[in-house]
Amino acid sequence: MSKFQAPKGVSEYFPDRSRYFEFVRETLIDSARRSGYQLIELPVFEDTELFTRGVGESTDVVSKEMYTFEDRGGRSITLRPEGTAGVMRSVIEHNLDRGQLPVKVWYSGQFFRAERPQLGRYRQFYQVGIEAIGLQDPEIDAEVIAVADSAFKKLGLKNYRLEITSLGDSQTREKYTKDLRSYISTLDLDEATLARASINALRLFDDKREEVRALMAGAPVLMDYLTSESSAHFDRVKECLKEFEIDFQINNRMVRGLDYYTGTAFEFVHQGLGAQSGIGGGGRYDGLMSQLGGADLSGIGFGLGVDRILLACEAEGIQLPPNLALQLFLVPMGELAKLPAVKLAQELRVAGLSVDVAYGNRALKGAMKAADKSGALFALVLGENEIASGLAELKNMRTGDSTSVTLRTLQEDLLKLF
RNA sequence: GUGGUCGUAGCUCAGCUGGUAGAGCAUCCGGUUGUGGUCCGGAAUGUCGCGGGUUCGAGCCCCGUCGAUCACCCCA
Repeated sequence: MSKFQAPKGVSEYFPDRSRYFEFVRETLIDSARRSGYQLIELPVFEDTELFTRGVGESTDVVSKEMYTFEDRGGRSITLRPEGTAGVMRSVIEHNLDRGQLPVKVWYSGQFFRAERPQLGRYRQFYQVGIEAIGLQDPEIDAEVIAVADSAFKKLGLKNYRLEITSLGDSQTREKYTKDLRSYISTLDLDEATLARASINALRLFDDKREEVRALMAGAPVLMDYLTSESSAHFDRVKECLKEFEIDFQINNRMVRGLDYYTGTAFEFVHQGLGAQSGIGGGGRYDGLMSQLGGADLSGIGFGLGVDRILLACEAEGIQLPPNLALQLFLVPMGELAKLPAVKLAQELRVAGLSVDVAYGNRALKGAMKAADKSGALFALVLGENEIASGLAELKNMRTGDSTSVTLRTLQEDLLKLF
């Protein structure tokens, strides 16, 4: 065993599981592309203040989970704990919002939070996210939710549910929070719980203890405080989701970890992931952009946890589509065939085919086994006989049939097949 | 960050009240002068996470440490 180990709490993906990871990530991204979102590629570290101002000082993410360090120029730098603040920064910095609205972008990559690791909760985790900026229409809220939902359906996930709510505008929230706090102050709660409530009163709704849940049953409900505009917006979102045939559940006690959410908020929860059940979440943010020094534009987006979605797929026993990456596996027989084989492989690759070669001096049986393992669709043995005659057997690895081909026309023949 | 459980071959795990390691799968070779997936035979593989302690003797007991995992917390 090596003396080096991966740092605590990171997930790594290597063959063969990396193929599964890739499949999940690409499916998510594909769904975003299909709805007109374009890639925005951003740094994994930012000025610390971007997160303290954007995400909110009172959140756990900012107050105790950030990887913050000083760079050589004495700047305070933080590894991104979430994606939206960075996107806003870039949009403002490069005036992307000066053109046609909305700005629709997707991103993917690693995020960092210094938490105690658990299955599905990592210090470095992978997210795919989208943001649609500069549009108030409730239809775009539904679109964002639908991008995530259709990706999950494409993956074949079944045991998940979508929860939605509306958090209202900032004034509504203020008034509601005040009432909620005064309600909580009438309850008989221990000190730790009260401390939790003082940071974010909504969190008590999430408490795992039955007693606390029972006490909170009588608490005021945010939904009752919504202005008529907020209600109408939310109704329209729900209407759209129904039209899209996306099932959802209203959760008027949803707790979001980031301060900037207003209006529509949603969460995808998977059954069977233990305590870390959230596979994605997002919502609308009205004040974020102006707070970061940009125009007063609203936006909506989500972040999906690729690590957790992968776990969810595995939990549901979802099979990976067969590996179609390799089209041909070449098996040279004997020393004399080696150079012609690698030359042929290289020519075919340049022509656009995907080809691997059985290297090493393995017995034919071993080489064929390697061909099988590679997942290649075809195998071709190239020995002295083939080189002399210019004829070879092209074996279909799926069916086991082989057809006679001339080496001279192999390239065309293969290109015709794919 | 707090508490519990766990850490043995590449993987999944067995290993009795302490007597110096085993299975299945995977790998490699062969049964079939040059054709994989099944079957059969054979081979190779371990600082028993790491460091210390107790003991004649530690995979097993004790302490520390690293990691995973579960719950809390939090969330993707």
